Formats: sequence, C-alpha cells, structure tokens
Amino acid sequence: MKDRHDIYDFAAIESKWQKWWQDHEVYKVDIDPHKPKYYTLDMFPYPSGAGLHVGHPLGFIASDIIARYKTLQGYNVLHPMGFDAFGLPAEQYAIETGQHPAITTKNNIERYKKQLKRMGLSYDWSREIRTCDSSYYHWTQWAFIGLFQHWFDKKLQKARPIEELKELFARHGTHLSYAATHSHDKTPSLSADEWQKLNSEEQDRYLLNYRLAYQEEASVNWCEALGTVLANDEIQDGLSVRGGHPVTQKNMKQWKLRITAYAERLLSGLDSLDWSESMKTVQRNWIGKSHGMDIHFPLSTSSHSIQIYTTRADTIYGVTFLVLAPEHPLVKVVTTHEQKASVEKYLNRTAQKLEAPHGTQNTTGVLSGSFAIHPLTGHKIPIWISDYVLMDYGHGAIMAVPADDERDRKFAQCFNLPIIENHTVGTPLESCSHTQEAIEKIYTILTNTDSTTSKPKRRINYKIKDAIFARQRYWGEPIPIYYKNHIPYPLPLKDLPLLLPDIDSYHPTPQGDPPLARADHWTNKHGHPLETNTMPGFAGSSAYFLRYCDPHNTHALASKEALSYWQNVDLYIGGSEHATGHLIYARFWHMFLHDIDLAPTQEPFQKMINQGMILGTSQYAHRSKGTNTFISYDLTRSHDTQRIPVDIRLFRQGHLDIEAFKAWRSEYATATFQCNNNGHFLCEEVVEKMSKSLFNTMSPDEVIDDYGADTLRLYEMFLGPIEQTKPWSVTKIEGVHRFLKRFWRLFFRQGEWHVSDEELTDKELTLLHKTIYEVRRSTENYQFNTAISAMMSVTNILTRQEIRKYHILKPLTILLAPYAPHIAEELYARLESTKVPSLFKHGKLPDYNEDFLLNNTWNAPVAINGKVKFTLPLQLDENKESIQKQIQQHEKFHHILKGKAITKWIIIPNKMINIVTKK
RNA sequence: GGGGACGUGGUGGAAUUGGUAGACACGCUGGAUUUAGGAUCCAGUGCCUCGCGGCGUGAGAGUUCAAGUCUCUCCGUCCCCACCA
Repeated sequence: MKDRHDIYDFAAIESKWQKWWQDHEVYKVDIDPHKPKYYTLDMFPYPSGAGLHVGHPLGFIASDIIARYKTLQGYNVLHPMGFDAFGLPAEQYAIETGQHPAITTKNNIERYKKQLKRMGLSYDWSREIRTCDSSYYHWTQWAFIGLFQHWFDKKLQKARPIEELKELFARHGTHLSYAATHSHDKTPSLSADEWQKLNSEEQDRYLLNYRLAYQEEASVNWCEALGTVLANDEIQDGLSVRGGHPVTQKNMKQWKLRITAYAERLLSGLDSLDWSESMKTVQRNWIGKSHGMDIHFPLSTSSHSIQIYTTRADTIYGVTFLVLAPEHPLVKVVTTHEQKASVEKYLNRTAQKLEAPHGTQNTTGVLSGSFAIHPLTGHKIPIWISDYVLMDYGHGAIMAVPADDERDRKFAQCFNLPIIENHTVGTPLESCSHTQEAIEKIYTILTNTDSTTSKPKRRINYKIKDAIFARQRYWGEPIPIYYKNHIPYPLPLKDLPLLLPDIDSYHPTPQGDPPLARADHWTNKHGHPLETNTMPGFAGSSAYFLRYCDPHNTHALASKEALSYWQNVDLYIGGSEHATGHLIYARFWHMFLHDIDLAPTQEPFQKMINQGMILGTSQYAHRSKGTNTFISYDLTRSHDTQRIPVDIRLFRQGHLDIEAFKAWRSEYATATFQCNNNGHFLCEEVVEKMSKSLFNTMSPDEVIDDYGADTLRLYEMFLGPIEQTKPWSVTKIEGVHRFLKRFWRLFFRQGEWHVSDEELTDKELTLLHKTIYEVRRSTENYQFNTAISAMMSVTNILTRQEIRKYHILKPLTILLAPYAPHIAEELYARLESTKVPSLFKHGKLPDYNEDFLLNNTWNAPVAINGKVKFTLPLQLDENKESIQKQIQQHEKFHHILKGKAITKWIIIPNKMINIVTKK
C-alpha cells in the first residue's frame, strides 16, 4: 500500500514543475504581433531584511492568476518583477554595521527571489529590474535631465523644450502667462530687449524658474536624526515614518519637480481610469482643485495691498480681520514699531516649532499693528499674523470671516475680535439665494469699484505642491548635475550613467554636506563640482513599468517598438497606501515621457486593484496573577489575570497544544492549566497587525513546507475579497488543502489512474458549462474566492457521483491552472500522456456554450411553494396581445407547463417574463 | 471638520447585479470506516416550532409583481485626508 498513486505529493510535484518551467523558460515572453498583449504588474517590493510574511504575496498571487488566465486565453502576457532597491533601511543598516548597502540589498533580493519562486509565480525573470543597478538608474538620470531641459506650456498643457522658451523670450520678453513657474514668483519680467542683453549665465539663472526640474530655496521638512529632508508623505504626526524621529521646518535650497504644472492633467486623467472611487477620491483631494477669487485689501498707511485668495467671496461683508502666514513677505511691512518686539518673538517661536500632531495645536497669533481697508465698506480692519494660515497655499494671507469659518471663529474668540453674524443683511447680496450667484455679484461689484486698488481675479487653485526631489543621503541615484559659478548644468547624456561612488563613511561631512561630498574627485571632466544630493525614493519607481518592456536596452529607456507593442499597464496591483506618493509621481513622470514622445499613452495604469492588508490573529493565554496557573479564557471572569501572547504555531486544530507550550519557554515548564467543562483550554483571540513580538506572523515558506504552494495560493485567495482587510488564521488552511487532495483523487480509483473516455451526459454537460461560466466570470471580475468556491463545489459533486471522465476533468484542470498551477500541470501532463510540454504553452481556456446554459439552467423552471415559475426570453417592445401570442407559441411553454393553468404572468419591462402557475 | 467604504448564521464569506437568501469553506453535532495518517466518507447545522407552518440580511419608512441589492432617515463599524481659506 506504500506507493498508492492517489496520494497528493505536493512537494514532489511543485519542485518538479518549478524546475521544468525554469529550464524551459516557459514564462519568457517576447513581442508577438500575432497575439494581443496583456500587461499585468505588481508594485515591485522594497527588499527588506525581514523577508516576506504571509501578507505580502496576496497581490502577487492575484496578478499571477490573471497572468496565467490571460495566457490560457491566448494573450501574450507581460508579467515582470523587480526590486525597488534604493532606500533608507539599507543605508541605516550600513551606518550601524559598515556593510555596504549594495551587499545588504543584494542579499535581501536573493532571499525575496527565492521566496517568490517557491510560490510558483510566473514572472519572466529575464526582465528583472533593480533600481540600484546603473544600467537602470542611467534612465532615471536621463529622465531627470529631460525634466531639466523642458518647461510647461499651460496653453498647450504640454512640456516643451527649454530652447523654445529661450526663443519666445527673445521675441516677446519673459512675461509669458502660459509658461508655468513657481506660485510665488518674485522674478521681475524682462522685455525682449532686456532678455537679449543678458549674458548666457544670467539667462541660465533666469530659466531655472521655468524648468520642470528646478532649484528653489524652500522651507522643508528636516529630520535631524536621519540627516535628510522628507516628503509630506514620509512624515506622520510630526515624526518620520521611518524611525519615528522628530521633524522640523528648515530653509534649504532644494531640487524640485514642477508637478503642479500637471495638476489639471493629473486630475482630469482620473476620469478615464478604471480605479476604485475611493482611490480616485484620495488623488482628487490631494490635487485639491478649488475655484475662487483673488481680492486685494489696501493697507491704510502705505501703498501696499494684501492679496488674499478665497473660495467664498460672498462672505466678504463678514470680514473682521486679515491674517498673514508668519513667512508672508509683507509681515515686515505691516509690523508697526510698537508691535515689533512681540511679532519677532512670535516668528521665532513658530520657526522652531516641531510639526505638532494635527488638530491638537493651540490657537496662537500676534497683532501686526497695521490696518487694511475693506474694499467695499471702507472700514479699517486689523491685520494679524498666525501660523494657522499656511504660506504655501493661496497667497499665504486670508480674509477672516469668523461668522462662517470655524477656524476664523476660534481665532476671533481667542483674541476677542468682533464676529459679524448675518453680514449680508443690508448689502447687495441680501437678495441672492445661491452662493454662486452671490460670488458672481461680488465679482461684478469689485470689478466696477473705481478704487485705485487692483481688480479681483478669478483663480483656480490647487493644493498639490511641487515635489522636493533631493535627499541628503548616500543610497540613491546621484543627480546628474554639475555646477559652474553656482549655476546647475546637466551632464552630457553620453556621460550617463553617473555612477554612485564608493565612500568610506555614510555620515554627512563635518561641514554638514551630504555623504556624496566625501567621494574622491566628485567633479565632472572639467573639474566642476557635481551635485551631492541624491534622488528620493520615488525616482526609481516612476518609470520602471516602461523599462520592463525592454529591460536590456542600452540606447534608451525602452525602444519605440517595444513600447508601441506593450503600451501601458492593463492591470496594476498594489497597496492603497501609495495613492498620494508613488501613484501620483509615476503618473506625472509618465505624462512627461508622453509629452516627449516616449510613453505611448497618457496614463500608465489603466486598471488598479488595491489588495487589502492581511492581519494576524494573535493568541493570548491568561495567567492568574502572581501564580503559574493558566486559566481557560472562558473562565477568566472570576480571576485577575495577565495576558501572555502565545506563538500561533503552538496551536493544533484551534486548541493550544499544552505540552508544546510548556516546552516553548522554560518558565512555563511547570505551569498548571485550568481547563473548561469540555476539557479544552481556550485562549483569547485578537485580530491585529502582524508583528514578531506578538508571535502572530507566519512566512509563506512555513505554509509551503506544510501544505505546498498551491494550497498557499488558494488559501490566500479564498480568505475573502481581494481588496478587503482580513485576518490570517492558521486553522482554516485545511479546507483548501482538502479540496486539492480531493481534486487529485478524482483521477484515481483504488490507487490507480482511472480516467474514462466516455461522452458526457446532458446533466454533466450542464454542470461543466455552469462551472466554466462561473469560474470565468468570477476570475474576470477579480472575485477569486468565488471562483475557487465554484471549483470546490463541482469537485464535491464529481467525487460523490464518482464521475471520472476525460471530457470533464480536462477542462476543469485547465480552469484550476491559474490558481493552482503545479497540480494542474501534473494532472494535465498525465491526462495528455505527457504529449504536450506545458499547459501554459499549449493549454486553452475552455469556453462555455451560452445557448446550452440558457436552455438548461437560466430558464429552467423551478418549483416554489407548489407553484411553477419560469422565465422566457421575449420581444417585449410589442403590445400585450403580441406578447401573449409569443408566450403561447413558445416551444418551452408547452413543454414546461404540461397543461397547467397560468394564474399570473408578469412582464418585467425590457427584460423577461415571469410566469406563475398553481400546481 | 471633510471624504470614502461597509453592516447577511457561531465564523470567513456567496447570491446570475432587482428574481429560490445563506453557495463554498471553517467550526460544531451525530454516524460509518480505518487506524500513522497532516486521514477518509455519510448525515445534520439561520432562528422559533414535536410538526404543519411562521420569522428572518443593523433599525424604520418608501419605490416595485418582486428588495440583502434601489431611495430617504436613524444607529453602528472601519479606513483615508486634514489649520487648504
């Protein structure tokens, strides 16, 4: 009995096929003009030192199922994988241990690859990308230079070469309203003559204000402990996301990307995308488009005026004070002599303030001493300075309407400022019933005042800010820029890639310069100093999906030919936490590459799926305080107990293995256990984030060792809907594993291979077509759990009825193949007597016969409570008589009713007809 | 404060998208068979009732021949963003 063939030996099957696939390059793809393409992509992982846990592969498995499914459908499927390899953890590790980040990173990648391969994922590894390879970051640097060499034409909504801007300046002067520049542009406009008189250095300095990659003195989030600036999405509650170090504001010269120029395209592009509404909403909020008005408030004692931005111009009669941000350029002008001391004190305090958690700040502010004139009422209104107004939104100045705005009200109450309720009473706005109407009226009134101040301006404003594109770190892409007289110039393209140099220490220099300043001869060929900043984390992930199309090209990011074949990503799977980081930057980067005729489409990711997080189920044993006696959780009410996290591996069939627990820690060796009435010892179960300290993590390798990769894949998909957050639980893997064993045994009788060639009965055909329909529909809707259920169901039926027919087992095996590829390959090879090399090369997804289904299942009559109910497909756009006639003439009508009388028939418009009879 | 998602058995979750609610799985109960296998097989399992039958998708209303699904109100849960004028 030892060598029964019906034992499902997953370990042997899986290692056999994984080797076979690798040896025969089954998943290698090339351009094939005779086949339609499909591009499915995972967000490539950052290879951390901890390896993968069971929550990571969820998305990988989902995209692998789609990749294999599409392959079987006849598509040429691009399904690549790579590694986002630059980043802080490897560098922090290097600082602590002295080991070069390249080595740490390489080791981590090897481990990740091994884990991924064991899961039977069908990646074309010949296309692997690592962002830290110079052959890859060559093209990241190339794109950066491209951004540097272009400006944005707001009229055409498109990037154009900087040379064209030079020509325009020479012809028309620099006052071009359609050339995108900073929101607080302080550069004076030049006439054409003045421009032409500038020497080339002066022109270059001037052009920096228009390049898509530019430098600017800016207030940045500085993290002293990490020695670098951080992006907003790298900070949470005033602390760095990595490491939890404090973050302060600091002024520094920074590289930035003019992503704000693309705000409108980033916003409108969302409409065409097949993303979840919540994902689109997050991006819309991040871009933060608003329609409003710029209004000037003249100062009472000087010729200056304060420009404010408001979306609610209709509340202008309720304005009782103005507020400037502490960094506002007019703060110096409006501060009176008497207030100077307190204003300076306030400014000092706010400048040093840590980023406090939002919503917890106290209301603070200081009076400037000056007054502005209300443009409509002529009243003198005080000007305040407060940090609740942000310099980088609007103009850094607001008109405060404490009657309508909660923040203004809070401020007014704090400083005892007047609040005008019902401020429209007695004004021209009294008759307006809609906000929009009132705003229009205000616009007209302000436009027609004959005051000397500037007229109001309609304005569309965006919250999105230009992205800071520099980190003062070592382990990132060097920025391919050199300086001549402190003006930045790009390296010639032929000198790329600019290699990351080796250095002896990863700390900043004693002068506070970034680590790259430690490199020997960090200059270009002519001795000009090179940029010492490196690129931020999102640089390498902004075009990797294009590189996969042609990963070994040494002349371009990717060839025209490859890109015009593979186009954009059809399906992108990854976490929703990248909504405001990577997914915005990558879309921006891709739009720029589209503008310069490289990327074939506007948008990079057509369909997006965000896999939900997998949580851990922690187990806590309760110990009576001060004793070594453990109490079953259902009995703890009468005891004062202490919770102790227990390794989930110590559980068998949902119960704590007490002997294993005693052996786990020496202190528990002598512990005693109080069980409940059923003789069980229960632990408290808590669903929470996976964490090593709670002993609730599990690696995919452990599951594969015990149950095999196919079971892991099925189980991860069977847990629930892919986008949902859900707990991992060890006890339920058995179910899907049992299904695979059952499926395997379907092909055997008494330990021997037994598949017959008999034709299928109508009943069996119905079952088959129904299953094909359900599995295909579910898979195409990414409802993988439902698809698996359908396959389980049919397997149960076949097992019970002992149906072992080739004509049903073969299509079912192919249906299972995307989900459990190893077992499917093995059974398929046996079914076809190993005539064919691989299911994934030659298999074809079975089709269902729609007519067959319609006749046999959809319209099948069903008995409900003694009545017969069925539906008929009819032409329902006719009159009543005609429908009645159709029913009477319908072939099925006579067959099903067999003389029973119709008591009721109901027409559902445009759909079908329900007929109900008495029995 | 703003936005989004959701609420179905003891549990995870299905429901041809408006048409037999609870598929499939876990768990549990009983039984069969076998013991070295991560067993297998059969029956049962929403609630009330001995049964007939009745009631059931967070609560209440509405639309409809028909509502878990659509509309409104309320209750509750989760997530994201947030001094954005």
